[in-house]
Amino acid sequence: MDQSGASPHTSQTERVILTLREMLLRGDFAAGERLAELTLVRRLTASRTPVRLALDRLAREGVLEALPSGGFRVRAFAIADIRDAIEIRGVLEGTAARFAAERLSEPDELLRMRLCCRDSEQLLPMTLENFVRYVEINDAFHAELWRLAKSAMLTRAIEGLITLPFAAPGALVFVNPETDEPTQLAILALEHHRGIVDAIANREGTRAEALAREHARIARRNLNSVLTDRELFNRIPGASLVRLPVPIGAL
Amino acid sequence: MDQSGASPHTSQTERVILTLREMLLRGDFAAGERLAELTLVRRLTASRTPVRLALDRLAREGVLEALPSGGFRVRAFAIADIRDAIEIRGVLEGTAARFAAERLSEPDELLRMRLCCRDSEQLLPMTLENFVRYVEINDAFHAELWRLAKSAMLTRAIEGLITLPFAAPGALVFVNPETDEPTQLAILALEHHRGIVDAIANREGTRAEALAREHARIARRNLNSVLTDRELFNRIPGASLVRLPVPIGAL
DNA sequence: GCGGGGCGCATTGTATACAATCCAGGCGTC
DNA sequence: GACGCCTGGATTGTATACAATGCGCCCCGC
Repeated sequence: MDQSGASPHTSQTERVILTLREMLLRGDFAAGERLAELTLVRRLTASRTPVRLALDRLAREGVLEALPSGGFRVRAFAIADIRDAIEIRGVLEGTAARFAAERLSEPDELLRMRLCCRDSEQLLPMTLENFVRYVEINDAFHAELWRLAKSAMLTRAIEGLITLPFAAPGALVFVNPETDEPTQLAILALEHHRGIVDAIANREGTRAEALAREHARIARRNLNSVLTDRELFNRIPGASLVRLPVPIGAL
Repeated sequence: MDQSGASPHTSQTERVILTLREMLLRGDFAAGERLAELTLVRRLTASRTPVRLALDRLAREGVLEALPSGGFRVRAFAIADIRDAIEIRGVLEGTAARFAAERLSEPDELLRMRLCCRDSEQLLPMTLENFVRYVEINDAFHAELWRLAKSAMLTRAIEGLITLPFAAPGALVFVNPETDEPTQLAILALEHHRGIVDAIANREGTRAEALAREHARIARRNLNSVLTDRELFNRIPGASLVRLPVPIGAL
């Protein structure tokens, strides 16, 4: 019936999950705050059943944690958690790159990745309005890498990790747009992307893995950069879930 | 009240999850079979609410999959999925070993791992009655490795993977006990364990990572071994969820 | 005989009532 | 004055009733 494509299944549960996740990432609740079901029932205009399911689901995603005596609270992350999540993504994407190299059956499979490289090259030097498009292309490149690994298990592991908002490939592209940092980073990222494609094409698994790992370090560096400016920091998805040991800028 | 320790929280949901998981791994349902809520309600003597929660949870664990039109069915795995899961565990445990090496603060932290090595050495040559104890020690070693990585994110990723029954460290120790295979494997595993501890102690991150990866290959080899004998194969946790392309033994 | 449409059943999604549990505050006693 | 018990409220866990939706079967028409 509703095949319009906009909302494939407008179930209450789905709606509550999406809304609640958004609220959490936007910072509507404080880190560590306990969430009472009835409160959410009122705010989300749904019954307890879908709210309950949504809470359970978000707990598995990692943004909530279940309390031993029942109920849930907003999870609090440390900066170190973000760093680790990024590094682990690097490890998993490294494995994806290696798998892709080992399992490549014909060169044409790399077509889409090459297209991503060419398209992102066209966006240089990086401007503010190019940024949205750049993030799209970047996401597409990574998705394609995961696909070429040809491993449902690996895809699952990666997806399980990037449910954490700040762990996704495009989560930390927000660098200071008033400097030439964006252009520099895009040049580096493009070089990595090209190297990964080249390594896969030549079936150089180890090189592909090393490059993909190093590639994730860009996000890590961006994190450091972003930590110097509260304005920038707050643009990270899920920034409100991060407990800062010291105020930003005091580093 | 119920602080006896046997069952910390005898909630219906918990009970249903445990029972249903066990039923699935034991093979009470065929791979690909659709599970109707009401059937489970009758078989598990619980209401639909906890059954529903349990289904949702097992779907996230990976042994069930949600159908687009609602409901769930038993997931079917291929041998390649098991291989991949083991390899990914190797990658993640490799990262754990590297983290442990990089983050070691004092030598004493390795005490428990060393004890595991010594204890498993005592069990050589491997006999049938030693096997249970060996699996325990092996599990303890791996749990300790995860702990020493000091990364909640990494622990989460590993735990998310080994919810798949056949991906756990101790899942494929079942080799033919009538040969000297068990002893040989235990000797190899012990050597790996010692090497990992040594590498961590010396803060040799790369070596620790490589060894932990190679260590997981033992499980992979066991898988090949187990694939020659249906009797053995069926002892793998979740064996009934695996779709075999050809009958076992015909390789 | 075959295809399409409609009706009925089975199954899932949602809401709500009820039960159990936990927590906090206050009162009584030692 | 402090400790402990008890009671009341709030909150979560469970059961079940009701609504909606999809699915298959059967009948009718061509």
